[in-house]
Amino acid sequence: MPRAALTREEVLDTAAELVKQHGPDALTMRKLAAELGSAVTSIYWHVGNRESLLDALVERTVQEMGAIRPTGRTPAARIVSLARGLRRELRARPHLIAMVHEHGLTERMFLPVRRTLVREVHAAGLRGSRAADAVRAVQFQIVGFVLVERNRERAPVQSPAEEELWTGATADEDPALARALARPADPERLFTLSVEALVTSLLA
Amino acid sequence: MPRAALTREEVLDTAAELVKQHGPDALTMRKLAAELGSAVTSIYWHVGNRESLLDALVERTVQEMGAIRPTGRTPAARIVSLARGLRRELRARPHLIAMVHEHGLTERMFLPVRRTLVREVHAAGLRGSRAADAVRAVQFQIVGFVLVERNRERAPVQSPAEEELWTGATADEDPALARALARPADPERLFTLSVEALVTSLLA
DNA sequence: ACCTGAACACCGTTCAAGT
DNA sequence: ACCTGAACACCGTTCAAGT
Repeated sequence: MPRAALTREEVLDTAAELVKQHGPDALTMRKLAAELGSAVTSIYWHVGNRESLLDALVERTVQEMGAIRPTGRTPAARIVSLARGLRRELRARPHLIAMVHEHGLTERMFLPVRRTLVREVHAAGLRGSRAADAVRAVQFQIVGFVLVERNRERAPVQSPAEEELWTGATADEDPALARALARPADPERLFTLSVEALVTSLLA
Repeated sequence: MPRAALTREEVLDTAAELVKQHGPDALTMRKLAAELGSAVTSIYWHVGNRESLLDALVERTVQEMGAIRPTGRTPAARIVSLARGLRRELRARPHLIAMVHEHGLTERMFLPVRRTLVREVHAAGLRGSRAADAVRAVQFQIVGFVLVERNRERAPVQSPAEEELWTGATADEDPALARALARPADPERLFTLSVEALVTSLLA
């Protein structure tokens, strides 16, 4: 006996839940069907195939990442606050963001951010190609940082080489540096510091 | 009749070739066996299973990315040249670098670079935690940029939203900016400009 | 020590058949 | 219009058997 009619939304919701909890590899058509209580083949009616199902999930994520508003009084402060807000949102959806990245849509996801950046560098008095460079540099900086940071978190235990590195000449010469690099980085602090440094140069 | 003895190196070389040409998804145990002219199961004798075969390829790539030497007279110039050399090397092995990234070993691959950066920020007169911050900020900047850049290149045709963005108020107010952002970015130029801006701030 | 084919448990997808 | 099970061509891996 057929089950009550499935909807495309129901399929996408359940698929998104599987991806959020266990990553995209855990999304098999058979597991999804089991979760939905339907035959595997019913899914095909609603979403085509596995690839376009993933496409749809990615598209939904891109849409969701729209509305982050900067705060602060100076353009520099507003750019930094935008960057920090963005980083927070991205980090709340790691698997889905990774999928957006793998689908090559990171840039499109950042269109609203770019629009805001244009407004702020303009307010800071930059014009023309100088303004365009600043917008692009900040955008690359933000996206790049989050990608690297995610990678660090997924990394397995660091190899011994990490500590070895600071036992040589550097440690004798500058023990404070050696200690600082031996400690794990504080990503939030490093992120803010990096964006501030870049923005200071670019808006100068 | 059994074929002449396979070696682990031969398996790794052939696997690396398949990955370089068609990406990691094209590396199936059956295709690899066909390429080697052996039975599928012979591969397991030499490399364990598919996962540890991929691990071995990643490890090889990490080792290969060791020796990039900076040039230039000032620390800032040397850091920029290091960054540019690194970017070039990374871009020569896109699939393998993506695999290193996915295995969470990007950071480990960058240990030699970090060592060089320490030397240069030191030469610039930075000490202690200030030096550590500078090293980390530059490293994140370089790695992040290359990851974002790769993503851009893989991206499918941009959605119409890209052009729409610059037809509004901004275009009227600052046509030079609108034109600059409508043109495709020059990544090499943007990269150099970004690293220079960051380094200028950090070493100031 | 190393190579082999058969077999197993998975996977995405297609298809003909239901209602 | 939508759901279904059977079947197909793949996949990684295990195993018992060769030499």
